[in-house]
Amino acid sequence: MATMQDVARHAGVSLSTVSYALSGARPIGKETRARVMAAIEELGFERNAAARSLAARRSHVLALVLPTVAGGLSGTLGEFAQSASQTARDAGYHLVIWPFDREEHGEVRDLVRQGLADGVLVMEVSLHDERIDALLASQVPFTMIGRTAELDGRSWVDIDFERTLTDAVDHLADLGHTTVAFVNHSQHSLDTGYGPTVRARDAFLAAAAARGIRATDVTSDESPLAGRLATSAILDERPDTTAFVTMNETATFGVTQALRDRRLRVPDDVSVLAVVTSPEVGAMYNPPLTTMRAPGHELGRRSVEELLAALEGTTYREAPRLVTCVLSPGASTGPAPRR
Amino acid sequence: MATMQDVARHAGVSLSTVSYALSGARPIGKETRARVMAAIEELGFERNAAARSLAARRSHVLALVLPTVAGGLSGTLGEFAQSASQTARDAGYHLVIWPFDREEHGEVRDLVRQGLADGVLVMEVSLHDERIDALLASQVPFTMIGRTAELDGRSWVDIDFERTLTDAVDHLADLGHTTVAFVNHSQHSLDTGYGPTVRARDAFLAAAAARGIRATDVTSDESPLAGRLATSAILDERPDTTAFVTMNETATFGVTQALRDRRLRVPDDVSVLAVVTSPEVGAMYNPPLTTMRAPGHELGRRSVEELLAALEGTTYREAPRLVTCVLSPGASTGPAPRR
DNA sequence: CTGTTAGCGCGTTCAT
DNA sequence: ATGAACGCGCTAACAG
Repeated sequence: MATMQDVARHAGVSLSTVSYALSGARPIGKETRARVMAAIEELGFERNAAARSLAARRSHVLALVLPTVAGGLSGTLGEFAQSASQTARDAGYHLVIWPFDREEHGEVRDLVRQGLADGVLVMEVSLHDERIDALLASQVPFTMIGRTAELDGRSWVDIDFERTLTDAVDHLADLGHTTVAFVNHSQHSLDTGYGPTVRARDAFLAAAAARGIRATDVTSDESPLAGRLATSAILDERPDTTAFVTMNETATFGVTQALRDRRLRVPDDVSVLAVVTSPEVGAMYNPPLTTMRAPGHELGRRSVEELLAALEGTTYREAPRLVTCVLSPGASTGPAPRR
Repeated sequence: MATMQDVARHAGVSLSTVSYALSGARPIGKETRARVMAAIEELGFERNAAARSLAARRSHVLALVLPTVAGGLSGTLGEFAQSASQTARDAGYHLVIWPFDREEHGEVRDLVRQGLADGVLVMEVSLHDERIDALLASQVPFTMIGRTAELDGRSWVDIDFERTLTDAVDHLADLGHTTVAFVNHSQHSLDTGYGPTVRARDAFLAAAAARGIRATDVTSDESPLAGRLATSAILDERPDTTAFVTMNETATFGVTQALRDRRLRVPDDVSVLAVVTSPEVGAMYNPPLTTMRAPGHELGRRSVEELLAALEGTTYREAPRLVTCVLSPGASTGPAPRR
């Protein structure tokens, strides 16, 4: 591979001129710049990333870390990654996805301490997250997708669960439903203080109270079977339930199975509204689910903006940290049945 | 951050001793090594990745590139990534996922030319893949997950579609089915020569012929609606069809919908066997699908082994490049119905 | 077994 | 507007 020195010789200029022509950090004559660019083209020159990082003390890499890509990527991760990647690129950075188990706090922190990345985007943040503690202790720049309980001095963006669940309840209340159930993430996630689980439950209950609706909330493991059992239990206890809000992509498959088991038609007998998911996932059902779409793109863009602001100290344009899920009409919600 | 020079001073040894103690590239006295390690611990030293890459001319990074993480839900990617990541780590490398659109051939190649990565794992390879051409032209080390038509001098691992589809057909034939349909990936993927689509179709038809089975094969876009229409068309044309093999995770949701529309019970009236997917996805159906599990873990491990062999020139232990999907019993296949 | 030293390729400060 | 030169922190070749 050609080096910058090669380019300089080839163009008949000094090494630093090439460097400046590339970075734009100081003005270069039109004529000179053209010669430099021609030489670069001709030699197929590419700046060496290691040398760049070493001299500039920054890697221009942003690491998106998330616990085992396995679980549910659901397409939302894809949207997020694409948008984050694009935003990073526009700013001269690379966005890479770095698989880590939740326990590997040290490794995540060391990514930056070793100079492999300049900053970290952390997904699946819980209210008390050891990874965040490790990052803070080492003064590693980061942005959370989600929120710890403590927010002071921390950069974050998140889904507006309060607003989303309120909108969900309103949607159903407006359709005349008066007894509504909520199928949430797992009990474990609630116990360990996973933000979305906690916030969504609280918001659901508050919104139901505000609209004078009878509310049941249950947790469910991330499996169709668990969702089915949970739904069955709800129907046993509250046979007058006419609508379900679900925030558990995998369990929702079990919810509709349970309804079908009982010969309950969707949406004639029971409405189903799946929140924090996507219409694409909703389309896997028959009838297609009405959903409230997770704002993957928006979160991707905003989180990178936040991180870059922290990194470059500057260029900070105030923007909302909370992003709402919007209703995407399907065919699984309808008026409450006459009783 | 402390540098290696700091560590050396602190331990009262030379810089190179620290370097060698860390790399193990030459023997170090037990006593000396202990002092070095203590100093490292004490100073919280971490080797600077950029300096390491620059001096050693290798980044110790392997890039897994795949077109927009969006597409597949499957969890197979997750399994793959986890296994690949672990294998890489054991060899002193980092495995990172680098999102790229399929059109960005140059960018993928430049990853290595800029020294951001030492080699590339390419997913979703088609029979004639421009990304591979670009990598070859620049002599960038790579391993394909999947196969181009031409294989000479290329490193690859892949699912054994021939074997998988043969096993699928045998499973159904053994259950007495004599008219079987195959729901494949999209027509577009077939037209553009996507390996899995082409190989699976050919293998399905060959296996059916071998067992004297009437076979129908159709393509379907990756959506439940498309799967539903495709299934409906098959049933119109071949009402005697008693079993479906599907290799299209999203469309399979539509397949079962179409069967339900026609009051066909699974597996009593019609069997469904979903191949190259996972039991977890199969569990989203009622009854749970019998599947042939995509060997994500195995592919992840093997692909990194292949790439490392190419990279380090040595340590090559011969191992199979083709990995088979194994049957995971569910409740969606059963004996062919009496007619 | 340990020490000394020459780069790796580029960003950046200082001159001019 | 351009050039010269120093150093980022480390690996590896050479010397002992």
